[in-house]
Amino acid sequence: MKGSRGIPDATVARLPVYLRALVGLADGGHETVSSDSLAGAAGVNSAKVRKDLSHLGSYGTRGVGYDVQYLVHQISRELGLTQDWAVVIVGVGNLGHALANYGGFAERGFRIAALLDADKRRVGEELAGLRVRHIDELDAIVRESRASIGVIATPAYAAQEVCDRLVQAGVTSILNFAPVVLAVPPGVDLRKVDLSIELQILSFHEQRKAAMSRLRTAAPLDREVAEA
Amino acid sequence: MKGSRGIPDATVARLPVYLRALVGLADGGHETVSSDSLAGAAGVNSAKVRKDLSHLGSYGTRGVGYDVQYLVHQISRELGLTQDWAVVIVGVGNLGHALANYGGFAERGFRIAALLDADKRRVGEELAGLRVRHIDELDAIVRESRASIGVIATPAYAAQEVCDRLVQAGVTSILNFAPVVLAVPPGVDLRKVDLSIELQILSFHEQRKAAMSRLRTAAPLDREVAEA
DNA sequence: CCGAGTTTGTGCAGGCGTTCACAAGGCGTA
DNA sequence: TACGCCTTGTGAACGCCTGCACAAACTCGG
Repeated sequence: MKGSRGIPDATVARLPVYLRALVGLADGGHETVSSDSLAGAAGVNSAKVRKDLSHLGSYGTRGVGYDVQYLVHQISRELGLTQDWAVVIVGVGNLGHALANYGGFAERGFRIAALLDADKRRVGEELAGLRVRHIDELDAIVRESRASIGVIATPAYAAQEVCDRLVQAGVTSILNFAPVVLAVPPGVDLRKVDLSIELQILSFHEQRKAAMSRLRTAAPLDREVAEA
Repeated sequence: MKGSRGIPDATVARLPVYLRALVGLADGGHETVSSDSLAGAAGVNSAKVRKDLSHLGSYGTRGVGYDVQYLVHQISRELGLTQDWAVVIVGVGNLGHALANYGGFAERGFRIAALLDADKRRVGEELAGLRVRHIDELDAIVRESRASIGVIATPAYAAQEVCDRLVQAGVTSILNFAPVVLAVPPGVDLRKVDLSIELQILSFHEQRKAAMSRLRTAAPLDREVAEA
């Protein structure tokens, strides 16, 4: 589960957040940044920032802080953002449209190689400067574009088959938006984004808060009854 | 960080996955399910399932398994899905459209109370059976609908202000899709979904795999050179 | 050059989560 | 009732992550 030089997963997950904050600082003309202020911008504490960055090597200067530009470079390199990644998006429904038009892709070296759909009525549609192609062209597209990342934005029932075909075509990293648990062979990385699950987690905490405030308002009432 | 009866966060995050699997099993006519087969459907191991479910109480029967219907009921209750939650969605761009049309919302008791946008050209637009309203109506809408969950689907630059206004209006749980770190006061739950971060994490692992396969193909070459 | 102030890098302890392994308990059959 | 089989529930060990606290190291002003 560890990275190439043993970078913990938890750190890898935070590096993009630091990177975004650092790019903002660089645009703002900052030359250096302390772990404390970077922590503020990233919403974590400074000890975590220092420990995370220490995994990349010792790029800071005691008494001064970190060189913003240099840190941007190092984190980008570590995350593999200095090279372009070709991404294929399968499923051009509402979510597929949103993803295709999302500017954050190209911004960090992710190039959309193709938009695919199984519905022939959608094939040929123009979207984000690309023509939607049929899922049967997947093999050829992945081979030509050397795409190694696939995004699944299909309905749940189609996701596992699409996943299998992506793997078959040679994709080794998959980002799944469909609300199903997918199975992939060893060596293929799979991450999922599930709106429904996020809402249910919020619901849990919301209920907990509601129960607590009910307790707080009910408790004095109980006491009054007890005193009566 | 613990739940009402001390349910660990990691368990809460898995309960929706179990729930989805259980609903599928119930539809398939299964009366009971073992921790092992539920684990298979949820993509985890059986020890985790048993420990997670044990936090809800002892609803299983040794030698038999868990009653599917009963477990669905208990998990739903624990997650607060037995009541309706009103949700306001701010930002009706590409992502807002996708969210508004996403069926997974209503499916689990999440009712979209309103769609809001700051752009007056978008106000009045009909979307998923709702009329888009202006962000200035937020206070009134939250008060009327008793919405406690807000979804931010705006551009990054607008997200913090929208967040503040949501909190001000009385929303206590926020799901953020904008690629920024938001600050919320204590007592407000905040979760984020960030496509760009997910891709960068995949990129990291992809690079690691690429580096390893380069090593494997390069190593014999080095040996040849060394032997020459 | 020296001392005060600042900030990094890290050893260490504590907490949370995962997994193993097995005792406890329930069911079916004879 | 007794026995064998199956599955849950959980104690305990391990590992990862977090956060504290402080020594090390650098800058700046005099």
